[in-house]
Amino acid sequence: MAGSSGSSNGDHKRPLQDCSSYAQEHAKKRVRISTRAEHTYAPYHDGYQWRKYGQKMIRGNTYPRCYYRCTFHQDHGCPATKHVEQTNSQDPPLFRVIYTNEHTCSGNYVSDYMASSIHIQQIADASLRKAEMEISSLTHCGAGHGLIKEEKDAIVSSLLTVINGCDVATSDVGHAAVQENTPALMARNSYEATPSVSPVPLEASDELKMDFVEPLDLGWFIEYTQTG
DNA sequence: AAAATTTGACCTGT
DNA sequence: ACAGGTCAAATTTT
Repeated sequence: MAGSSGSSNGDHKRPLQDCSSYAQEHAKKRVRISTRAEHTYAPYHDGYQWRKYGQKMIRGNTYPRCYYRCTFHQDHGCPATKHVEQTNSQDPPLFRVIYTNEHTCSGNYVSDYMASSIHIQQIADASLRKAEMEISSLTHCGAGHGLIKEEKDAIVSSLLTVINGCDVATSDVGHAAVQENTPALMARNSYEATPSVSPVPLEASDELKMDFVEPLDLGWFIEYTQTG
């Protein structure tokens, strides 16, 4: 909808431009400093602000690859870019993120704490649903696998504690990030749009929360693929 | 209205 | 010719 300012569809062809200048620009941009790959459940919340500039289906991949560059690419000429592709349809889905070039901008970084908190919530969210399913199945198949009622209650209670503690991070940061359109996440994006919980800092003294925080750093398996 | 995303066209390397 | 990466007009969201 929107605009409707005349121009019908079909004519958004880019005018042919001087090939040589185009090539020069690309040549400049290809001065690649470094790349690294990272596998994460939270590809869109890594502490930086990104602007999406393209999406492409990659041969052999089930999911599209999305291309992002630093929000301050224009303002400060920050060369950092990344592309993100979903690698599976698990819950939560795992993503592969390729970072290219380092940030030269300042003021872009949101903080690891905020970014990882969102990350944590995604996983806690999925964990709770898994636990609920498991408990449900145990309940229904009578004999169960040896979990007594107190244990089940403890699991649910712990997960709820974790999630409540992590709700904090969704208050604002998520909106600065790009919208996700990968099918597996679309169904679960609603939590980002509902900053319902008041900001309360995570308490380092809470052992339950810290147990979760520890192994959930943003870089799960960082593979440095290339340098220079 | 401004900012961000979508998406087909375009460019380059292989 | 094909695949991957980028551009930019159109469209959507804030």
